[in-house]
Amino acid sequence: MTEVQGSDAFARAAGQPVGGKLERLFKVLKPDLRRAMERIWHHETVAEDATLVEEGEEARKIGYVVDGLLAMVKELPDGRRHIIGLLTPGDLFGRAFNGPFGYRIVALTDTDVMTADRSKFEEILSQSHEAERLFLLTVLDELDSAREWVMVLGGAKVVERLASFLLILCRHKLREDCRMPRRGEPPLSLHLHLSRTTIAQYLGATPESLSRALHKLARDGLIRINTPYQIDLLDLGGLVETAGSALLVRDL
Amino acid sequence: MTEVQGSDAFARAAGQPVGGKLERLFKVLKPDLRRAMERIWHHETVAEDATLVEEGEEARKIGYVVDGLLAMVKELPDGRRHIIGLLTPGDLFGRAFNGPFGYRIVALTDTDVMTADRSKFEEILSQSHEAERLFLLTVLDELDSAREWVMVLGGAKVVERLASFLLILCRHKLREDCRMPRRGEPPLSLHLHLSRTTIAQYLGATPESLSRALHKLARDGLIRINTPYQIDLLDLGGLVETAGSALLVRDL
DNA sequence: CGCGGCGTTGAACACGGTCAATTCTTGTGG
DNA sequence: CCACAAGAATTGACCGTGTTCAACGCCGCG
Repeated sequence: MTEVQGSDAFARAAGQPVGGKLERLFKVLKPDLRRAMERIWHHETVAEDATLVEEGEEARKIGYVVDGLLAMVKELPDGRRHIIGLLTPGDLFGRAFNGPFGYRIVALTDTDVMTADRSKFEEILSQSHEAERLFLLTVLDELDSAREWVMVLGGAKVVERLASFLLILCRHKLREDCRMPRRGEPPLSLHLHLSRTTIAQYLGATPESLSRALHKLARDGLIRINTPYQIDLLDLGGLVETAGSALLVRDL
Repeated sequence: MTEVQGSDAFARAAGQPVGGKLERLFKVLKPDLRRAMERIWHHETVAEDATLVEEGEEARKIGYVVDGLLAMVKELPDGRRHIIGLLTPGDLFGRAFNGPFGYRIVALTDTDVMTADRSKFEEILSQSHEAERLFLLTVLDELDSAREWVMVLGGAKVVERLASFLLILCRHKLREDCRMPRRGEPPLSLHLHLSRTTIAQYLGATPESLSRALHKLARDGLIRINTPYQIDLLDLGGLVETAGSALLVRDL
């Protein structure tokens, strides 16, 4: 992991459109605490496939995803691999106030993260009720996402899971773009940064069945597969329908 | 819902071995806040199958399960039903600081709950950083459970899910009993309060395959089915093995 | 005593997993 | 820029697991 220290590194990274949770966390801090908070964050670059945290490890750092994609991974004794959650730009991780990791964290792509010493981070939150409240809210969101995913995985059929997955990605994308897709516009296009195998591990399926599901959606005209990593969503309504509303409604 | 007001009702219910999260929450409050907190809790009795909260509803109350069992349920448009989580004695629910419910909450058995006005509850936590910290910790636990369940559901095979489910129940029971099973003792015996159909909905399977899985475990000598609701766990090691370590370790 | 739920069991079939072969993509070196 | 090799994705055949639909047994209740 390449490491860059200092608050200017932070300023650079935080200047991203990401901003999100971390920046909001800063904003509610009183000036002196805020300075302390800014000082503890370091910028790091993580190469694809690197492991950030090992399973069972006691958390020493808090992390914030600036750009890229991380996964919480659990290895099964029989060698299978399971992705129990994704960490996308704007997400915090690191089990603040909590016990050791029950899973490994690996980088699915080259990733920029900000990290901070965990105990210092906790220390600061302990001095600002308001900041800790904000942190609590992020945990509540994570909880909702996890429950949503329980929903999706419980639902069975791979095509359904896949449809849900695509819609969730789409939801992220829409949120980034800060606008609805204009109609008539070249249909909503997704760029997957993940291999089929990885997606399959996330969906609790094999690459083969994932591929079949993907091409089934294509046959049915719901999506178009331009390249394995470039997919157009042609019919959101249809996707929602095949997802079987496994999604806990919330935003579009 | 039968309702009983007043702090003596609470005292009665809180006298239970449950105590747990709520009592701890009380303990960290300064006397005046603590009195305020005690005053807002009411005892209620909920009949089996009753709905406590409708999906999409804005939360008005915070709840605490004293005795019985609740489930977070999501109905699919095609009529299927999905249980995304259970609430057991000692659990808090009610989306404090959060948006509307994305699921329904129903009573799987007759249940005793304590409830409090949500805004008052939040108000009090807002005045006690320490109490809110405690609340944060409960949310973090919930998050771990949800992730654990993602793990289990992603893992496929119904027998595996079932084994995991039994072990989780067993974990609860051991925690209540506050002791390890003495060896030689009549093997660890579980009383299920749930119908096969309900369990199946939780495991993301049908009653039929659940039944088959159950009897397969029995054939293999891992459990004994005394009555449909009374099951002995004969071989914990074997169960752990067939669960395939889908469980994020933590305690036994 | 008969009805109605629920759990269990059986048979047929669909879906997803496995193994193996084939085609695409992509990155590298000529 | 093209050829080639390695790794991915896809496709096909086959099989195990789970679902579906239907029937049966058990039990509690009217």
